[in-house]
Amino acid sequence: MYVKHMTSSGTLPFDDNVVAPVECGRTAARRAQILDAAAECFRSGGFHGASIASISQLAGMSAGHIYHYFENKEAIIAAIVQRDLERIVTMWAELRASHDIGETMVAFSSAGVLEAMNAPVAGLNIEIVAEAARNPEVARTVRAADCCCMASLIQTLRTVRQTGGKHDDEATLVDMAEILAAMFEGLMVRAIRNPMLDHQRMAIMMQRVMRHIIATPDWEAAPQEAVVPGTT
Amino acid sequence: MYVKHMTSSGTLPFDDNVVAPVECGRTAARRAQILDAAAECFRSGGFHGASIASISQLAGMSAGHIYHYFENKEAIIAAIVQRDLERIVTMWAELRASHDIGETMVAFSSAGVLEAMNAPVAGLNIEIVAEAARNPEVARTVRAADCCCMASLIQTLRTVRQTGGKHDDEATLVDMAEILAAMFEGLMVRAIRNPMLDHQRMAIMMQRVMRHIIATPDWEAAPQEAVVPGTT
DNA sequence: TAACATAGAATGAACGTTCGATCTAGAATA
DNA sequence: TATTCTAGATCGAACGTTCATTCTATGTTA
Repeated sequence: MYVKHMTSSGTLPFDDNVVAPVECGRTAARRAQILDAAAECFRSGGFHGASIASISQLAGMSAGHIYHYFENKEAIIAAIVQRDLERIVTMWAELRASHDIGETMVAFSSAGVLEAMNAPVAGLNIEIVAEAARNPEVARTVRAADCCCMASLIQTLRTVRQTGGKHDDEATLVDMAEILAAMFEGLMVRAIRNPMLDHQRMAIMMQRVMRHIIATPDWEAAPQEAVVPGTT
Repeated sequence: MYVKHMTSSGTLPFDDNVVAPVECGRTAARRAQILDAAAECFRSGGFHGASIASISQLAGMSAGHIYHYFENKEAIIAAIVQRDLERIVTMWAELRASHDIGETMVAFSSAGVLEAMNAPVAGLNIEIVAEAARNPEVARTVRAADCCCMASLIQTLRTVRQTGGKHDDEATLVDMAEILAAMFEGLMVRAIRNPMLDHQRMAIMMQRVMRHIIATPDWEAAPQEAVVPGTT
């Protein structure tokens, strides 16, 4: 018998047949223990390269016991993805709660870049994106989280720009957000492709781009007559 | 017996025990056939999710026969990576041979973005980066190619900037190149995370960023007093 | 005929998963 | 308090499957 998928809020919602609340805490801890081990294994071997045996070994329990907590390997992958994305969505919520959002965002972007360029973090994130490119269920989870984060970013940009007396239409704000997101996610890829890359310098670069986007008077005024080659 | 790793220039270099030149053509064609099938399988299942059986089926030959052309699965992965990266390096060489490098680069960037954001292309590229994050040999190949491309990009930027009468130190040129690379690679990730994203708009954005980098009078004059939070 | 191309069965290892047995700690009972 | 009961936690062996790889036999071509 396995534990049904539960909310990741940490504490289970009340249930009729709960016997001892302490059991819930233990179950959650065990699940977290498995997820920690799995994240490490996935990092070093990829989702399909990591075996249940290796995960169970790192988690300090038998292979069979894993199936008390997760239906199958797919469910572990899904849970890892979910947990990771929820962390980011939570961080966005915190950021939006701050006052002086503009400066907070600039400061956060630096810390975020340094965090994201850390090799293991970048590795797992890229692994998740790669899995999303082929696993529809993971894709759905990833896209839902992305939607959430991008909405936050767009809202933040709108606030900051309006505070600065600039007026942009919706599509422009989306463009700004996508550019920032691309730079941020691109830096993870760069960290893997070029390990010599100076992370601090890139963090400063990210801040500069962010300030530039916030400060540019009329974003759409830039040359529009770009050469777009036809697609085949 | 398997065919030793060979240069992917298409034609084999002369060798003492070459019997019939026509064999080389057939062998090369067979290898390409396997690589095409493998690329497709890797795209849909990942490097470790794709089986030799599925690759052989798509290539229209028996599983065992694959081992006439490749030592093992790892070698197929390596060859895929190599072929893909060589394509990019070749493209860079072509670009640098053009006159009016600046405008060519701006135009290329657009075409490049549209190509890179194409779902299967982005998927395979991300897969390669993910593999590089954990497979040291793939990492070496990826980094060598990256080095090559970045050197080209830096050289191109130097030429363009000097032509425009701007003078930058080496570190600044590296920064510019890394930002462009991050944006470019980030857009691949964005295409996966957000399939609703308008590729054409992003291509235009890419051009705008590129023009901005080319045209900015003094890149280092921008605010340097950025807030860099301490890392733990 | 000699050398190579190809298929397909065979092999052993590794995998995800299942399952019955054992352990443990707390509840119930005497 | 001492004993029994019980349900969940945990293990480790076993299963069937799939995998990468090897081997053998049979075409095919020059």
